[in-house]
Amino acid sequence: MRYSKEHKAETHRRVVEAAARRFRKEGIEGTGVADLMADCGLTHGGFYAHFPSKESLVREALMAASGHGQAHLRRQIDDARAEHQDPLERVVRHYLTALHRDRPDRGCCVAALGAEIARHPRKTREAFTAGLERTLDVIAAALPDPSHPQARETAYAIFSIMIGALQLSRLLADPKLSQNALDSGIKAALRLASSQAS
Amino acid sequence: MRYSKEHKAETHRRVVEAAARRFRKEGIEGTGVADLMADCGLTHGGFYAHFPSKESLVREALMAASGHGQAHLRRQIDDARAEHQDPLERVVRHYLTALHRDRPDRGCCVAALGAEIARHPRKTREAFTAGLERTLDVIAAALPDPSHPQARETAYAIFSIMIGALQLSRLLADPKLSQNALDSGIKAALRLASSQAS
DNA sequence: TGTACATCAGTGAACGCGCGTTCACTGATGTAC
DNA sequence: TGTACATCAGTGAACGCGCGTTCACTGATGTAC
Repeated sequence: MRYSKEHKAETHRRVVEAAARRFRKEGIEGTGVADLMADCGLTHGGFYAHFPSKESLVREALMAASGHGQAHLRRQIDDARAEHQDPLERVVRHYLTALHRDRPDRGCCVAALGAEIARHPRKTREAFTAGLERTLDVIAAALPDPSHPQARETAYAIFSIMIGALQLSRLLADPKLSQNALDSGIKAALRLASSQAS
Repeated sequence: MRYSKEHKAETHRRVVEAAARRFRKEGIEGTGVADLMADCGLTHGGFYAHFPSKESLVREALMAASGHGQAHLRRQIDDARAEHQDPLERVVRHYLTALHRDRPDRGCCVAALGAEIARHPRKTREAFTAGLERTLDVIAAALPDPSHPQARETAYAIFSIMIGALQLSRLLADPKLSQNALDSGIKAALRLASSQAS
């Protein structure tokens, strides 16, 4: 073979990571196969040695981004616990920041691509649903009482607030209003978490 | 002139309404100028007698959809008040329904297009920001105590939940999980509204 | 150990297609006489 | 009142462009002898 054994797998991985970033920044439809290959220093023709179609890459990229997001959340939760701080507060405060608002390419793929994914084929949505469930698991685990019978319900609501507030903050052209969206999201999410505990 | 005085204005209006529907259903990027004109029984060439560019139509369509959304909310609030029911509960329960989830073309343009609009030129986002502010006004007016110092903040949080929960429900391929997203959104939004009142 | 060959990740031209936009044209109707 | 003309919303061919996908080819390297 022309390249070492791991070479192809490594290139594949790089294309998936480039896609995960570009898709979140410019949308799935707004990202061309040629752009992605160029990001990896390759030409567009080689794409089909790695993926049967763009849609197949979409699935892989979404699952990768979703997995990274969950790992990121888990790390924050572990860190907060090690420092004897509220893990949910850590998660929510990190999610609803100006940095996250301004760097969608590094951030949550649900907030960046939710509406667009909803228009994709069922197979793609089903793959993504699995990732969403795991994200909800992680958020539920960060609640004050994760074994509370309504923990999952609260996790849904908190994740909804996080997604909605981040999107509002990205939409509002006025910096002050944009910050209001972030701040009120943090406050409300924490209020929901503590009102479940009591 | 070939057509009566109001004819052009009427065609213009029809194209804007068709755009508002198609954009929400298939995305802005996913909708072609030719599709929109065909929806109105016209050919694509005439488009530029009405709009200087597609982006200009995007602005008009978003403002129209935003305006309709606010009028719709106000109607629900008035109806609920006339029936001595909680106006906020009426609004939230109507927003987070399976019908709204399954018909994005008739529904909230923030939930359907938020992430995509965030990638559009500043001018478009500024026009849309004005609409968002009016929507927040309407939601704040539906709160148990609209003159509460934190009424606006609560309105942000409730609107965030509405947007986030609707998008989650559209993403989740499993009908049961999708319904959970709607239900937990309703419950949390109402809890936020009542906890502000107390 | 040295040579001939097979492999296959990556190249780049080409495919049909749809996009936003332009433009010369049409033809029904309002207006001027 | 009847006729000639000007207007302009709408038509449809054409523009350059980028898209996803295909394909004949390249050439460095692993493998067989």
